[in-house]
Amino acid sequence: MPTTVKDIALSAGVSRATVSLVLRDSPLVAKSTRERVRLAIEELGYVYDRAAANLRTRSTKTIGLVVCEITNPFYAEMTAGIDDALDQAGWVAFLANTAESPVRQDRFIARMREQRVDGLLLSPAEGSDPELASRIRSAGLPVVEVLRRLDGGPGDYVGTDFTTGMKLAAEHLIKLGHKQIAYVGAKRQMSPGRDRLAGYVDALRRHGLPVGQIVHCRPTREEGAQAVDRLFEGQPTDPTAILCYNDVCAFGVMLGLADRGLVPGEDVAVLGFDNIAEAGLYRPTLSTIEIGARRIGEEAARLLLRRIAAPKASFESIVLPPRLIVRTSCGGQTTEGEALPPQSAGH
Amino acid sequence: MPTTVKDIALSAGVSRATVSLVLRDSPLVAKSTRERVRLAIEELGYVYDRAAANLRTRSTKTIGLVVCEITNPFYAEMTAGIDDALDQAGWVAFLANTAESPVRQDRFIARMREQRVDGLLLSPAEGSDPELASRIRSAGLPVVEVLRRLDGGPGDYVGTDFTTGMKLAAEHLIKLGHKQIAYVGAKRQMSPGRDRLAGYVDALRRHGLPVGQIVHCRPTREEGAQAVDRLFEGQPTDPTAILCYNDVCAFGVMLGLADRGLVPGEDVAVLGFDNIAEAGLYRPTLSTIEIGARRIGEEAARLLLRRIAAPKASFESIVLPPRLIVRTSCGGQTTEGEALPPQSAGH
DNA sequence: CGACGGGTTTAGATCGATCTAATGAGATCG
DNA sequence: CGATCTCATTAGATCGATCTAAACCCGTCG
Repeated sequence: MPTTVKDIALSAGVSRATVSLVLRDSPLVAKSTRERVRLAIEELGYVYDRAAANLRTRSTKTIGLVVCEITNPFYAEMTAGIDDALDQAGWVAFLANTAESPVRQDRFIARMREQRVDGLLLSPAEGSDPELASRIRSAGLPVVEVLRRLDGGPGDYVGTDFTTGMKLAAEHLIKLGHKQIAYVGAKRQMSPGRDRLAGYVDALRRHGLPVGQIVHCRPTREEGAQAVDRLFEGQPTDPTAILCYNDVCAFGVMLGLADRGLVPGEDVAVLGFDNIAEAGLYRPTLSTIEIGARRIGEEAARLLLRRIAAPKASFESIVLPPRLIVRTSCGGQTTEGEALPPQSAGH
Repeated sequence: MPTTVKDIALSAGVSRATVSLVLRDSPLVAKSTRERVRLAIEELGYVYDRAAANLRTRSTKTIGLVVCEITNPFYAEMTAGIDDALDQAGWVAFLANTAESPVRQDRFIARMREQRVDGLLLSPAEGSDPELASRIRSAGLPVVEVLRRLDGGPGDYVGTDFTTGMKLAAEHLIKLGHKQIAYVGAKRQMSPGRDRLAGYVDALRRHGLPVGQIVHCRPTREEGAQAVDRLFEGQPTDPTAILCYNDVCAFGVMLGLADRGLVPGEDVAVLGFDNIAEAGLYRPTLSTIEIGARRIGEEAARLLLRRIAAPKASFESIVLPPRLIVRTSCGGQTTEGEALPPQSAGH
């Protein structure tokens, strides 16, 4: 029923092969025939069948995007960056939202391999098999790990330097005179958690301060708020500043503080991580570490396309530098005349 | 290089046809051969090539998801719902983020047709050709419009009743005694804007109140804040309550009010729309209209799969009921002991 | 004993493109 | 004029699955 190269060939009075050459802008075709074929294509409303073509060429111009939580504004922004970069190159992505479930993740990856994606962008779910990425790679499918890095051997990676980011954060608080600095956030399970904790501990040590209380929680508002209770109950000294795993967590912490009658930015300093759009919106505005979600997404997509084009080139690790953004949640003066982000949100 | 049915057939000592039958769990195959084939599949690490199969069957088990702004938390949540429903059915989605650009949108849709998706979920970009959806449908590709409905003829649709939602909102304010109720938000360009405005106007009329000031702005924080200036400058009477197009817009309005020294929930009532996760987090907590983003996504995905299975069945319109959620941004008492949402946000 | 029948299996065509290797048509040249 | 060389075009095989229609096996029955 749908028109195919055969129909075009018939209508233009040429062979299928010639039509195929025209479709791919081959210089072999004479100008006059090219135009005749183009006309027929137009007239018959032909739609190129990439799936059929891929059967021969072994390339689908398609990648799989496996993300651990799309409803996290940080990952949504990253996804938009990926989508943008792929669009520019003429590629499309399958989306899979694992919601931190390794089982879902395995299922999704299997499905994408069936669809013969040319590569995978992977922000692995918590509890993923460390060998996951390298296993896929050795099966011949390029993988770029994004943000989270599995320790199952070398591979392409795009992310940020979480350790340095957290150091920047800690040092900002130290400069403001804080001596009791607590940490609230995820465990060492995934690489971003590990690296951040390392940065926190390292900065305190380096400045001769004792490592403060560390309260582990999943980075949600709810658990962030609960963490405050654990922080302020039955402890000899209360923290004067709280470093948070990410902004969402920091919002929870600020809520928890408010519920105890403590004013974030006055009674206790709070510092986030990620600089999601909401950070400048909340009151007090949240000081945080900017890591450039959109940019990370773009770089990751581009790296994957490079890897697909050159499968045997040596691995790349792109680590974008984090940046401290001072607002009002740590007291002191704001160093930045913060404009509201122009992010759209209509429907 | 990769193993195919041919290899399996060879290894199991049967024909390709038999292998194919086993792959599709056909009852025609004898138990003993089935097991022999399964074993060979396992041993050779075979990966089914859906693209090749689809060439014959004309079905890719793939849909296109065209969304107008993935970084809007509302759409991110909807996307998660879609992903979930598709996963349960064993389908995958291509993601396209149009960022409200009809040009990008056209490009994406063309690409998805090349990939031979079996259907399309479409939240059309602002400024889309009204005939877009019906044109795609008449080309034989099922489309379910989500949230936004183009007026280019009948078709499948999943969304909410924006008019009723906005009526609920207006009536809540009226019940609280407000007489000067302004409206801040998007124009009548897309159906959700049109319907909301209709609900607002209708509710006021019905209660014998004059229609208040209407300030149009794009639903961003920035423009929401600016709208407040237009609302309170050079007007004979100031509004005592503000109905907002959506929550993001309401956040902007509350910021704008704060900047004028007005306290939302005390001096001026503010009401949002969508009930995104941040609504319960902001202070004051935002009263709003819940429309169930995730649920809408799930229903839309399921409807599309039904439509693909039965292309000639008559169109369905699934309109989920909106629900008023009273928090503190309109003053008065909260009717709901609001727990923090358990949304995860780690990385 | 041959026809019949249900239960399995298979050869070969097919889907819509691409690729290879060969062919055809002119132009150029010794 | 025939050989050679471009430049343009094409027949037919091919990718990895499915589908059709036929064949096969084996027990049963008239």
